[in-house]
Amino acid sequence: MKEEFPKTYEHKNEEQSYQLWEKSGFFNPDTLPGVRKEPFSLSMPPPNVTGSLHIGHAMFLTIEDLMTRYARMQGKRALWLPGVDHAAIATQNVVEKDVYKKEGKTRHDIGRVELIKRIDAFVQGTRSRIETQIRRLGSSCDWSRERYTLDPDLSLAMRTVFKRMYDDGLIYRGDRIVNWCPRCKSTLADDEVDYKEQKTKLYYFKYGPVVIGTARPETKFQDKIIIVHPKDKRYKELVGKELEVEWMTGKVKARVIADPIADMEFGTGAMTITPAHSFEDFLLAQKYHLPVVKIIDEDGNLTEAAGSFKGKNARDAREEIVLLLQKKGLVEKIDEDYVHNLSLCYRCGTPVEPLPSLQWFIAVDREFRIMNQDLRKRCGKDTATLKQLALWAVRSGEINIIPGRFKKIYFHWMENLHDWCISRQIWFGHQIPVWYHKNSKLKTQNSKLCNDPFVSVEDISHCPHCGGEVEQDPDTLDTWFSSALWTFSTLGWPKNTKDFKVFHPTSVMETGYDILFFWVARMIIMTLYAVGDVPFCTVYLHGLVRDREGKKMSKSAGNGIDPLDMIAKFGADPVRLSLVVGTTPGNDIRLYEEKIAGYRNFVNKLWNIGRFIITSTGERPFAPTIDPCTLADQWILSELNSIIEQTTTAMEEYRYSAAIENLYEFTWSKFADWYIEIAKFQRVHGMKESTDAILLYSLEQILKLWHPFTPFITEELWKNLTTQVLFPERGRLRGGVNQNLLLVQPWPHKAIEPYSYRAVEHFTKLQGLIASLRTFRAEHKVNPREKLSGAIAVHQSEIKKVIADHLELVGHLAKTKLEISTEMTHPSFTLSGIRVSIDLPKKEKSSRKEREARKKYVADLERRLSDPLFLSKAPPSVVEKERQRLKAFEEMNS
RNA sequence: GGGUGCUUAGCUCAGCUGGUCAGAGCGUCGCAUUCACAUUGCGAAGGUCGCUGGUUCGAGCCCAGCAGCACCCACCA
Repeated sequence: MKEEFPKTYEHKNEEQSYQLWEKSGFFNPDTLPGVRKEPFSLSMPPPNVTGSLHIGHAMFLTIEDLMTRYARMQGKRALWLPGVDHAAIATQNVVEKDVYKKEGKTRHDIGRVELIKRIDAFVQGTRSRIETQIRRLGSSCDWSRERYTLDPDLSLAMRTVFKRMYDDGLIYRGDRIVNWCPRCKSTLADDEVDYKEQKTKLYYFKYGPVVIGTARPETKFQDKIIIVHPKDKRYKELVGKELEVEWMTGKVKARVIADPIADMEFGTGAMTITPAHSFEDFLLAQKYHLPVVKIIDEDGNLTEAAGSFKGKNARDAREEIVLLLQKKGLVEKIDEDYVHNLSLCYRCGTPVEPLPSLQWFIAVDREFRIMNQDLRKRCGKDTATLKQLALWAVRSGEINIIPGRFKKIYFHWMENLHDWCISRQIWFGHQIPVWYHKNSKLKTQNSKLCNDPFVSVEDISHCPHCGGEVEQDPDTLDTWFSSALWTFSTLGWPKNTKDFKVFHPTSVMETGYDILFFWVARMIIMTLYAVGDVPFCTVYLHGLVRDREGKKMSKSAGNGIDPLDMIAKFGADPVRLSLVVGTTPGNDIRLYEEKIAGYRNFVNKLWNIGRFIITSTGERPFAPTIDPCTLADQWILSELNSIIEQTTTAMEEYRYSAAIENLYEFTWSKFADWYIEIAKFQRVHGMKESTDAILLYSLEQILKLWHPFTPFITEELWKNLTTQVLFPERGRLRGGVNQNLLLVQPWPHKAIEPYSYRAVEHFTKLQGLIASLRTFRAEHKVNPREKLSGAIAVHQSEIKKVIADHLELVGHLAKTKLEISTEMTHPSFTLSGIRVSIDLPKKEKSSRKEREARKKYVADLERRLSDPLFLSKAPPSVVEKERQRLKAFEEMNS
C-alpha cells in the first residue's frame, strides 16, 4: 500500500530525520557500518559561546557537513568533531554588560568567583542553544566527541604546551609596550586592534627651538627627546645639544638626536618621542637607552608624571592641556582637518592606549630544537624558530591553502609577525599556569630559583624549592592560545589516544578567510611545535556572507538574516543550497530571501520527482535489471553516468558550487523535463517494466548525489523509496533499519552502461527538433490543444533513421503529427540539415536570423581552415575537430 | 604607503590547464492549467566578457598599463 504523499514537500519532519541519524550512531566513525580504513577528519571551528549562531555559521556548517557526508558515503571513517569556544574577552563582556544592566554592578563589585559563576551559567544556556542550531542545519557531527575549550582535557593540553614552551624559552615574561583597552582592562593582541579613520586635530607646539606636531598632547608631559633627520639642514646645528625648554609642567632638559626615522616632509620635520605610549617611540627608546615613563595608567588616567593633571582621564584632559599651553604661548597652530587612524578595541570599540606592562609573550623568532624526529627529517632542520616552521609548512606544500592566493597573504603576515602577547587581564578563561611566591621578600637558600616563576602542569600551592606558599598568576590566556591547539587537544593529546593516532593531522580545515591570522596561522604554529606535525593537510577558506547590497551583516545594522528564521520558513535544505551555490572559496556571497526561496522551489521539484516515481511504480527488487531499450533510456543512463563522474570530480576538487549547478541542471532540465515526460510515453507503449526500472535506478542515484547537499529531503524520499517500492524486507536482511539510511549508502559509481556519445548525440538531435517545433508553434501562436501535421525531410541517413524511428514520440512531445518526406522545396524551418514543413494556413516564415547566424558560422570555419597559419600551428587534433564540424554541416545542408 | 580580489545579460554570479564558452539562476515578456509539481510547463528577448595596448594561428581566459569598486596589512609624529 502506498502511503499518503503530500503534493508539496513539508520540511516539518526535518527534526525527526535528524534524530534518526543521531540515534543510528553513524555520526560516530567508530560505529559506522562496514570495514572502513581510510580516515577523514574535520574539526569544527568552535563557535563562540557568546550568543546564537548567525548566517555565517550556517555557511560553514553546511560546507563542512557536505564534506563529511561525502566522505562517509565514500566509505571513509568520517569524523566531524564539534565544539564551542569560551571566547574569553567576548563572553566576559557580554555577561559583564548584563550584570551591569540588571544590577548596576561591575565585575569588581561582585568579584572573580561570582563573575565566573555567572559566566558559567550563561554559557550553559548559549551552549545548548548553539547545539540545537547546529542540529537544525543537519550537521552530521559526532556529538559524543563534542569539546569545549575549557574542558579539563583541553586545559591539560594547554598547560602541557605552555610548560614545554616555557622550558624551551619560547614563552617569556617581559615588560613591553602593549595594546591596552582601558575599558576591558586588558591587553590586546596586535590583530585584536581595529583601526578607524577619524578626522581629528593636529596640534603644533613650540618646543624650544623647534615646532612639533602631535595628535595626542596628553601623552607629551615627559617628552625630553627631539628627533630630527640626520640630513635635515634646518636642525643640523642642534643635533647632540642639550637644551632647556619651557614645557607643560615647567622647564625641562631636552636632548636632540638625529635618526633617519624622522620624516623631513611631515610637519616641521622634528618630533619629540613618548616611549611609553607609542610602539615606534618605544623601539627608539630601547635603541638609545632612554627611560620609559608611564603617563597614562591602566584606567586611562594620567599619572603623577602629568603633574597637576594626575588622575584625570587622559583623553578628556586633552583640551585642557592645550589651553594650558596656549596660555604659555606655546601653541603655534592647530590643524583641524587632520585625518588619523584611531586604534580601537575590536571587542568593545574603546580607543586603545599603548602602554608598557609586564606580560607573557610567545617568542616567534627564537630558535628551539625540534622534538619530533620525523618533522626534523621532513623539514631538514634540527632547530628552527616558530615562524620558520610555520612558513615551511605552507611553502613545502605540507599544508595546501584553497584558494591559493591566501598563501601569499599568509606568508606576508607570518614574515612580519611579532612576539605574541598571550596574557589577558580578564577573569574568564584559562588561568596562566604560573605561580609566584606570595611573599616576594622571602629570602631562602634557593633565592635565585625562588624568584623565578614556577610553571607547572599540575596546580601547586608551595614552592618546590623552599616550600613557601605560592599563588597563581591572576591573568588568563588569550583565547586564541587554546583554540590554536584545537585540532589535537580535542583528540585527546597529550595522552596517547587512539583518536589522536587515527585522526590527526586532520584532513581539512574549513573556515572563513577572516580568521586566517587569528586562528589558522596560530594553529599551524602551535601544532608544529607541540605535536611535531601539521594540524591539517588542506585549508579551505570560505567567503563572508553579505546582504543584498554586498554589505557586511551585523546586528547593529539590522541587515542580518537569521538562519533559524529561514529554516523555519523554507526548510534547512534550501538554506544550505543558497549558502553554497554561487560561491567559490575565498569570495564573499550575497544572500537574500528570494535566493533561498528559489532553492526551496528546487527542493520541491525534487520532492515531486520522487513522488511521481515512487507512487507510480510497483514493488520490485532493490537492484532491478536495467534494460535500456530505447534511445531515451540510453541517453538518460549516459547522462547519469556523466553526472556521477562530474559530481565526483567536482567534490574532489572542492568545487561544490559547480557540483550543485551541474546536478541541478541534470535533475531538473534533463531528468524531469525530458526523461520523465518520455517515460510516461514509454509506459503506455508497452515498456512499463524497463522504464520503471530505469526511473527507479536514476532516482536512487540522484538521491545519493544530492544527499551531501540536501540531506533532509533526500533521506525522506529515500525512506519512501525503500519502504514503499523496493523490497521492504531488505532492511531486515542485515543490520536492521539503520543500514537503510541514505546517510550511509555508498556513493554512486559510474555503472551499467558506459557513456554513449552516439546516444547522446542522437537524442540531442531529437530534442532540437522537438524544441524547434515548439518554438514554431509559439511563434505562430498555434493553440496548444491543436495538433499540427507536417512533413520532414532529412538527408543525413543516420539522423534520418533516428527521426523515422521516433516520429511518434516527437509527435507526442511537440503535438505535431509528422511524416517523412523525400523532397522538401519550401520548408517552414530548417534545423541543421533537417527540413520541416508544417501545414499552416498562414504564410510560412523562415527565420532569417537563424540563417544568417549559420552562414556566419560556416564562413568562420572555412576561413580558419583555409588559413595556412592555423593549419600549420594549431594542434592536428584541433584542426581535425574543426574539419569534422564543417563536414557535418555541409552534409546536413546539402 | 604595501598587498589581494573583483569588474561577464536588468540583478546575483559560474566560466577548470587559452581552441563553440559567450553560460546559469532570478527577473522581464508571450502562451498554457483537470495528466508528479503554479514552489509548474512550453517558448522568447537581453551581453562588442571595465578600458587601452601586447603575446598567440587563436584570448573573458596569458602579459603590461589605466580606471572604478571591495577588502586586507602597516601606520606617520
